[in-house]
Amino acid sequence: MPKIVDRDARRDEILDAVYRVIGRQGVVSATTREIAKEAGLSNGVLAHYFSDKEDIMASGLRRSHRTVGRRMREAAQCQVGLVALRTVMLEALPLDDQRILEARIEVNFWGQALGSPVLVDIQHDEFERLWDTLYGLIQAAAERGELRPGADDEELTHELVVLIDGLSLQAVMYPARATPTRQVAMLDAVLDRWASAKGRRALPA
Amino acid sequence: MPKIVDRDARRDEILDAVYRVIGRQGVVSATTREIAKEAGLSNGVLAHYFSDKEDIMASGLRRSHRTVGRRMREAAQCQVGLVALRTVMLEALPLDDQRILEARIEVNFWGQALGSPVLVDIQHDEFERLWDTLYGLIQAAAERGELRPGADDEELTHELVVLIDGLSLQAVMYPARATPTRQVAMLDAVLDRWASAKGRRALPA
Amino acid sequence: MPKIVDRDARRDEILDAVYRVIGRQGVVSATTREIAKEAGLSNGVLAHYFSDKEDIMASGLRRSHRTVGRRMREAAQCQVGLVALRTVMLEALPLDDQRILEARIEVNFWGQALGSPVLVDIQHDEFERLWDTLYGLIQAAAERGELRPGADDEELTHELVVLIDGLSLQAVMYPARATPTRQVAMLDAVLDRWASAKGRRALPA
Amino acid sequence: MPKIVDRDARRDEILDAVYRVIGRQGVVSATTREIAKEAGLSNGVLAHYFSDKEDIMASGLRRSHRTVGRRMREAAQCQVGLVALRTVMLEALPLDDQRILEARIEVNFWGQALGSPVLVDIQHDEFERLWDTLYGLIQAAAERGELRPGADDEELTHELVVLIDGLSLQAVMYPARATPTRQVAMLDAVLDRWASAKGRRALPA
DNA sequence: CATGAATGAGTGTTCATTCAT
DNA sequence: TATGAATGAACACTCATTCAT
Repeated sequence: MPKIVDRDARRDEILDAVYRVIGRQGVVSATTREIAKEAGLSNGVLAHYFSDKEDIMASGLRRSHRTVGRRMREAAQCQVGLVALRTVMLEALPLDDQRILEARIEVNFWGQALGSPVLVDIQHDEFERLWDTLYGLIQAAAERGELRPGADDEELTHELVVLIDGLSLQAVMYPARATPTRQVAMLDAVLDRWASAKGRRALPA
Repeated sequence: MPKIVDRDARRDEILDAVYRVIGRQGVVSATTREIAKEAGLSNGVLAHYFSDKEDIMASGLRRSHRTVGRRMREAAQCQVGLVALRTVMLEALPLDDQRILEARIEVNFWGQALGSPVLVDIQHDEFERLWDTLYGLIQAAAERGELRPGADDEELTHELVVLIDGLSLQAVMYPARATPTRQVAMLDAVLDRWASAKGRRALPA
Repeated sequence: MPKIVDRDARRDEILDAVYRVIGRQGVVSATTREIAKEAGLSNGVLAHYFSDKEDIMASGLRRSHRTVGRRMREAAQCQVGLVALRTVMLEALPLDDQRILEARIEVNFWGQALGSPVLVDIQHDEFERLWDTLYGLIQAAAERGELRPGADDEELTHELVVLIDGLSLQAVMYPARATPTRQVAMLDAVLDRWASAKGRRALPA
Repeated sequence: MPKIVDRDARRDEILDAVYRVIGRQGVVSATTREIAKEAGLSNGVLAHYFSDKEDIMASGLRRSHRTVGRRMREAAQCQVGLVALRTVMLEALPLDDQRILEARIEVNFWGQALGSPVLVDIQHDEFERLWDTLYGLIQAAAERGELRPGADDEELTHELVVLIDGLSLQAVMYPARATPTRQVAMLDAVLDRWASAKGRRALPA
């Protein structure tokens, strides 16, 4: 009579431990033993849920992306146009401790990805998804006439992506500088620059 | 008479090897053996020029910063105001292969720094220097009346810093997207937004 | 169910290997690899049972002391006075192969201790314990009137300690000279010199 | 025209450095680099004066023995009998800082010798010489009628040797316990036990 | 002779991984 | 499934030694 274990739940517990360790000590210190200890599990149990360490890391990165992606979608559910875009962006920026932790994870993975084809693929996939999400919202806003004529959807998308990455790093490395107020101001400056008169009226003052 | 060796030159050779290894395979693969092999030296030589690996890495990071800093200063030597600021920013952005490599180094170190007090200190120092450089140029531009009234020097500085970091990551991770054209366009958009009429006349169309 | 391993037993096995290696080749050759090989284990196992090499060495030294100390106490259990003291000393002297090996270990550690605060502390602790044991037995003998009047307990203790150390070295370095017969003769000479008439009657002819 | 260098003088300088390093930090820290640095010389010079490290150590040990031996012979030059023996012994015991340092060197070498046939041979040679010196003095004293009838020359010699080794270790490891007073008292106790009435009159009260 | 740069084997240690229980 | 003992390659680092200058 096999013990019933919810594999996905257990995997999530382990990935939670991965986040805690990385958030606290950095990827360099995220050894399998440290992860297992943090999860309150034995050494060997990781092998039951992940094929190897790269799998753990890749799963962690993927789940982190999924979490952020879901939150972004949920946040904008009942909103449209530039307002929806702004709401989504507010979810993507490191505005509170939880999201600063997520940004820490992300920054830690950047360096890892530069040495691992698997991780870089995941990063690319995620980037595509983020890009598509933002691009879709921008197109929708454009169709609603909230963007100024001649606005380049791709360029705006790229500006937002750069803003997320740049602010993520700043928030992680120099938390004192990247205050929420300043982050929102920067976001609004970008949006304002691209918005039509109608779009500006939709956005908060 | 002993064999004459220029210690600083040899240190630089080793650091060059560090850059090549990190640029090619990522920090994770930048072991002391790999670095020595890349430099065409034996294992033990590193000990003659660096106290330990942390010293190698810290020296590499510092030299990378120095290189970029020197290039920025030299580039803007005979220029003033917003034009000087723009020139400096063009040196800081990953617009060609050399600077994309530098950005790779930088991104690789970000993750390392999150687990190493020494590296994080170096990063902070460098950030201060970059900040001061940009801030000084912005103030100079403001005094020349090239910034629009009410411009917040600090906020502009921060926007530029975020732009550099965000574009560095993009250029490293998704080189196809962060084209030089687009990068320059984003820079000019930021400058344009803060420039006064006089400032706009000074900047290139 | 995990493989059941008696950690203390395994630690002891490893320390046995340490003794064999040191006894055969000296501390200098007692590398972690050599110890592991001698124990029939792989390189990495040592990390399961000891925090580092200093821990291995310190544990080895401590266990050696414990073994000798226990044997000394057990040997004198049903004896009193100078007879008990003599019995205890006979356990401390390198009179057979087992105890010559122990002396080898000890001599090897002397030099190590001169360069290691941890080991020197252990040596000091052990010395205190040995001193106290002997001193206690001497006082007891004195109370029984087995020491000649005016005997200095401290001085006698010191003489016995010096005898143990001096004979340990001799037995290790020049085994042919420090024969058991001669060792016992030297011990008895010391005891005889301090014994009262009553004490002499108690001691073996 | 080759530079004139007194090879022996230079060798002695290096060996002095060896003593200082060992005396200060123990054999374990006596690396060739450390020795060269201590001697104020460059790395490579050692190769001109010694064939390898074992040669350095062996030479150091030999010279240490020679020094002590010469001092012992000189001290007893105009003396005879038990008095001469006592004088010689006083030179062999660690009664002042200089000789405690020599004892440190000696103790450090003991452990090394247990792993090195070369060193152990040197130790044996030295032991023979010390033995012969003491044995000769004892025989001379016996011939002068200063030893009690039935005294065993060999046994007395051995007792003195054990005393030297035991006290050397004590003085090095627990300097507070092995005071000069106590050392001399122990020596005199041994001599007194073996002396005839005539011998006792010759010795100092 | 003297220098000190260079070598490379060897050290202690860490760690992802495997596997008997 | 779960355990944790065991493995062995890889790591950073040390050091006696060699050798061109």
